[in-house]
Amino acid sequence: MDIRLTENAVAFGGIDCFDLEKSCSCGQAFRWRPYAGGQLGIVRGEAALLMQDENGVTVHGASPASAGMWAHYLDLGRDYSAIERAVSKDPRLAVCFPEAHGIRVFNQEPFEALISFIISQNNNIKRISGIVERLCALCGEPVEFMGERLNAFPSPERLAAVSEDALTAIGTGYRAPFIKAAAERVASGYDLEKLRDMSLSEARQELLSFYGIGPKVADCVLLFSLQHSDAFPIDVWIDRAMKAMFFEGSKAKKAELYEAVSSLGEYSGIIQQYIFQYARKLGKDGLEKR
DNA sequence: CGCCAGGACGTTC
DNA sequence: GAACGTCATGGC
Repeated sequence: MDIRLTENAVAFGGIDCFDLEKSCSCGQAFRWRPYAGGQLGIVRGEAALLMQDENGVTVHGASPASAGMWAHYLDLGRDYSAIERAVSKDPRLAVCFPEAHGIRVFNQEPFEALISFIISQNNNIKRISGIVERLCALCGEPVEFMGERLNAFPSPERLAAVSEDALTAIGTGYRAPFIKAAAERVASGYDLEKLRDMSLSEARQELLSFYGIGPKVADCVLLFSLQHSDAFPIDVWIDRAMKAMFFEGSKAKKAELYEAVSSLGEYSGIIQQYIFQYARKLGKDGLEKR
């Protein structure tokens, strides 16, 4: 990978296996939106327009000082071609391509992932994005960028200060008390970063102690923000797809499913995202009769 | 209109 | 410990 710095942009070159549009829209992050042929969004309070061409990915709006932050967010330090190569060797998994080719698992800000995936439960991606956007408009720090008004994802303190009624009013439904409780806990000192260095099972156990966070959301937070690349969120799509891919559509027991998951190794979470993309593209019917 | 969604909680068996 | 019903909301 090479980096070219200018005053108001950071350009990353020499990256393979990166489909920007796909990575931004695959359901791992909810705040990117298509804009002028690229993706407009805001990470850790820094607004940016991401553009991809044959030379690589350029982060417009990024200062030289934030180059490292963006490289980390985009997970540019990981060798995805090695992962895709390994996945392609397993005929059960290889079906995920070409749909999943180029997906990178971003390293989101942990508090944003925590709240976003609480909102995600029993919900669809389109509506999740809308709710998260309204949440940011409600209490996130406003930022002017390219004539657009964006809002940073709210800090724990600002979100904790919002009433439960206000959270319900933006469409969070029955999840409002979960959001409130999580924001208050983090605002009053709970350090999400400590989960980064814990074992997967210890970190899971920690997150399960949050009111409204179960196994699926816990694994999403660990995979999408805390670099636990072997966390494996199982939602209805993954459940359907795993049964189709590993058990020929028959109903597998939970233990058998978990066994299949652990056989996928230390990057199982990334493979999970490939499977998720494949499953959504194929659809429910496509998975059942493939 | 009914079914579904990046599920978790409370209750009951 | 597994199997239910319930939860709020809008996309399709």
